[in-house]
Formats: sequence, structure tokens, C-alpha cells
Amino acid sequence: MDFIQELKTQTQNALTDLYTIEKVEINFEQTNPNFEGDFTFVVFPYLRYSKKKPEDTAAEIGEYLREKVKEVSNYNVVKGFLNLELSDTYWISVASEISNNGLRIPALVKNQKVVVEYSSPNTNKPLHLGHIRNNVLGYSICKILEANGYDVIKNNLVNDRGVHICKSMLAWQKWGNGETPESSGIKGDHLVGKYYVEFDKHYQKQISELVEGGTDKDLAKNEAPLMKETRQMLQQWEEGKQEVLSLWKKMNGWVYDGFDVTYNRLGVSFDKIYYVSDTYLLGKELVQEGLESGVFFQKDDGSVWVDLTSEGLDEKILQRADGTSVYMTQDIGTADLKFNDFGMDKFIYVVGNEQDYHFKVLQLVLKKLNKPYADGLYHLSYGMVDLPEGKMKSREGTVVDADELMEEVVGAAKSQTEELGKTEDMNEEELTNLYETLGIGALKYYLLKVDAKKRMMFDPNESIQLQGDTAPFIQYAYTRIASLLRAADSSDFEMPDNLNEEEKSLIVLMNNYPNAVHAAATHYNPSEIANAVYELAKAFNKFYHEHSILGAKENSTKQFRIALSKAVGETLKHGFSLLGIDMPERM
RNA sequence: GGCCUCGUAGUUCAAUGGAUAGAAUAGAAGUUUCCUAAACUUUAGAUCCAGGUUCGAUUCCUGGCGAGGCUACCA
Repeated sequence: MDFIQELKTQTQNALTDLYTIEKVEINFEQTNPNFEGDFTFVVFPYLRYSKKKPEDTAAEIGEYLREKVKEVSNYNVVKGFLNLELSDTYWISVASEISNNGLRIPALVKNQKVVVEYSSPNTNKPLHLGHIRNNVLGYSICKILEANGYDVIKNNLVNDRGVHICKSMLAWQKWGNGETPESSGIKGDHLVGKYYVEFDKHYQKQISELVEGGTDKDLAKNEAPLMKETRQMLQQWEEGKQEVLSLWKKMNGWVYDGFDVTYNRLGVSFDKIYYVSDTYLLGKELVQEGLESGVFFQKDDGSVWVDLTSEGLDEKILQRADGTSVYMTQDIGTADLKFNDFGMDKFIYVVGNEQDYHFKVLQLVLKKLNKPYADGLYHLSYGMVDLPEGKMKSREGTVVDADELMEEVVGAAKSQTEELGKTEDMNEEELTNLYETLGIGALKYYLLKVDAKKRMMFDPNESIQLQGDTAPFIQYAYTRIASLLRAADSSDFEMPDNLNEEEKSLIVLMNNYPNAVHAAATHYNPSEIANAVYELAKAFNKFYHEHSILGAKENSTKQFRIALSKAVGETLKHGFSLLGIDMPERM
């Protein structure tokens, strides 16, 4: 890392000495593999100072650097590209450093606290594929921020109250016959989801009956008896009616038991859980505050609004005419609650991009309220997950259930492992763990290798595939290393005489890994880790194929290769830990 | 209608404004007396269209065309 600094300093010196260029931003990039060299400096921007041809300018700087920087063993010039070649000695010292001191990720920040809100489920139905992307992404971001020096609070805001839960409750009351998870053998969240579907079935029927009777469709939606009953139930909930509250507690309990199983299998966890039932009234005082200070305004009917037209948005309601709050009000209050609880420097919302507008407004409102933490808000806006047949629609039953999906990928890992027949001596428990590690790993990797911000296609058939750019590919490279280390008697680093191409590329990739960890944090994007780790695993497989490690002729070569392999293994494992994916020792 | 994303090999994804646009998968052809072939090698195949800025554009700007999202006193 500091070598690059040194290189930049010397390059600046070169520009100053040769062309009297004052301080500029110096950038090096990795040399394109199609060309000879390690780092490349592009000289085009400096031609107007040097007043020479690109080739000559690059050559002059190259000559300067070769003389001044001992690690630069040679250079070549292609058009305006100065390709610096570094000595093997330098790369060997990098390998030695990593091998002896372990993987080091320099902290990006100090004493920075960040609250990451993710998952945030509704408690009326089980989790689906979209939630999996959210959870896996949120968890990974937490790990990545931690690795960069942040103090992270993993936070879940459970939406446990509202019309949607009342629908499930009502349907259960009417048609449940006292069914419980125990009596039915159905996982709690799925059972509650079943009644949510049941509600909708009857509700749709009522609507169409009303519409046939000549009622307007929108009106019918509101006037359907079931909807009236639901609203009444919500009303009773707010009034604290005992019977409703106890049913609510019972059914939410079922859901939490179910979620725990799903979260556990998915390997995600939280440090702090908020429940909307506790927080939904928050924010009203802040709305009043804003009204008094004049940043909000009131309409004739008494509703409170914020005018964001000067920011290019429109007017947004913050409180209904009847004094009740809306989503935005609650989020204002919850942001304040978070700040009171944690005093965080940053707070991140892992929420789908259909809420881009909402979070833009939220941040503007917090700024208008002069909240000191407003600038620390970041909406990690991830794209929707599409299926090959199109969008997921719960109404049309095309949602991919989280539990079923996990079962499927683990099952695929099992059958493929059995087919290969390499694990016959493993016991039942080891095998079960292995299938989970492979299957859940494959699923997570599939979701994380894509840029978080982009919408992505989820092909179920492809997700259970375990070859190519997949978690098992990387896990396989790791188990090869683990197997080597079991067979090796020592993994102490020894200086080799020189480096072959494959060894060098492993060192280069490992040297670059901390940059990927930084970039992943800066961009809130785990896929940068996934890509880095994949490249490394691929390079290792090639190295492994081309060269004998334990059978190397020279003992020093053998020791070097073992130590190098060990460092690769540690890097792969580190990267996977940031993605929330386990590594098997055998497969 | 207004606002916001996104258009890259058959398919799914990469590419701080840099060189000859990378992978994976599907296709074709190979590699195992040798540390795990879930691997490795070779091969064919792409920047939606038209302008502009730039020494240089997949990347930035404008206009088309196409896909998606938001545009609720729902959360």
C-alpha cells in the first residue's frame, strides 16, 4: 500500500522535475493483462505540459522512475501508456508480508458508529426471495463495514402492526378452527401467511359480488364487509382491546418462531430489534416542532405537509387531517429514536429501490428539521429480483418462498455431492453441515455477486448450479488448500528464488484484496468482494493445475508454495466471511 | 403526463473516462498412471439507435426507441 504512495510521490517528482507540473492527482491502474507490466501510468493528460509525443513523455517518466524507485525493474511504453514492471523481489516481499503478518485491512475510519437497518419484514406472511436479497445484502454490508473499522449495529425494524396483520387475524378467527403451528405441523409464519391468503380469497369474492351489484370498484374495496371488519379490528387494537391484543400477540409469536428458523438457516442476526407497534406513534412531536418553526405547513383541513417543490420534488403529507401519522411520520420518529439510542454517525437503510423517493424525502425533511444526523442517512437502494417468467407477484402465486428455496438449494448440493462420491467417509452431521454450507453459500453468492443497486434475474435452475462463478467453485479451491495444509508438515514462509506467472498473479490479487474491501464499503457493494474472491480462486485453480506444490523439486519452492496457498486460503475465507458465507474444510 | 433507474456475447453478469470490452453458462474440441476433474486448456460469440463533449466514451451530455419503478391522507 505504502509502496503505491511512494510510487505516486516519485511520479509527482518526475512531473515536476521534467515538466514543472505542479501538484496533480496521480493515478495508477493495474496493467491490462494483455500487456507486459504491473502498474500503468497514463500520460495523455500531461502532454500539453511536456509538449512531446506520448511515447517520449512516457519513456522519460519511466526512465526517471526506474532510476529513483528500486522496486521498478523495468518499463515499457505503448502509445501513451507507461507500463511499469516491478521486480520479483518486490512481489516476494509482499507475499512474505501477507504470509507472516496475516491479512491486514487498514481501517477506513475510526470511532464511527453506523446503524444498518435491514430485513424489516411484515409479520403477516413468510419471507420470500426478495427478503433473502435484502437480508443477505444487509448482513454482508454490516460485515464489510466492520472490516473497515466501523462500529456496526445490525438493526431490524419489524412491522408487527397494521391492516395486513389484522387481515390474517380476522381470517384465522373466522376459518381457522383454532389451528396452530403445533396442531397443523405448519411453520408459524407460513400458517399466518396461509390465513392472509385465505382472507384475500374471500375479500376478492366480496369485491366482485359488490361490483356485479353495480358498485364502483374502488368503493367496493372499501365497502366490502371483510374490509370493514378489518378496520374495526385495527381500531380495537389501537384501543387496546384485550381479546384482539392477545390474538395479535399469539399470531405474531408464531411468526417470530418461524422467522427465527429462516434467519438462522440464512445465517443472519441482529443487535437491536425495533417493533413498529412501539414506534408507530413517534414522530408527531417532531412534526409539531417543524410546524412551529415554519418548515412545515398546515392545510385548511388540518393536515400537515412539507413543501419540497424547491428541491425538485412535490408536496408531501406528514400528518393526516385526523391527526394520525403516516409512514413518513413514523420514519422521522424512528430516525430520532435511533439517534437517541446510539448517537450514530451514519445510518443505513437497506430497502428496495421502489422507495427511492421516500428516502429522498425523509432525508430532506430531517435536514429541514435541522437534525444533526440528517447527512448520515444513506438509503442502500437495491434492485428488485425478477424471475425468468417476469416479476414476482404474490397475488399470482409467483413468489419464491425463502424456506422452500433454501431447502431446494441444499437438496441440490446434497445430490451433487453424493454423485461425486468424495465424501463417503464423512458422518451424518458433517454431511448435513456440508450440504448447508454449499447450498446456502451458493444461494447467497448468487445474490451477492451482482451489483446491489441493480435489478437482477433469479433463475432457480441456475442458482442450484454449482460450477463456474459460484460459491462452491470458491469453496472447492479453499478445500484444496485445506487438504494441502493437512498434508504439509509446515507452512512457514520461505523465500523462493523467483516467481512463476501463476504465483505472481496470486500475490498481485492478494495484494489488491484490501482495496476491494475498501471499495465494497465505500460503494456499499458486496459484489466487489465476490468478484475479488472469485478471481483469486480462479487463479489458484490454475496455479494448482500448472504446478506441483507438495511435490516441488526444491524444498524452498515447496515451502513457499505452501505458505502462499495458505495465504490464499485465508484470503478466500476472509472474503467469504464478509459475504456471510461459510467455508467447508472438505467437499 | 411528470420524476427516477436500466439497455453489453444466445443467456446471466463484469469493466475509478483509457490500450485489443472481461467472466460464467449454453455450443464446439481437448486434459486424469500426478497434491480433490465441483477443476484445467483451446475455440466461436456483444456495447439499443443518432448526435455531442474529449487526445480517448460501454462509461459523461442531448434526443429517440425499449424495459422497470415511483407518482396514496398504504407500509
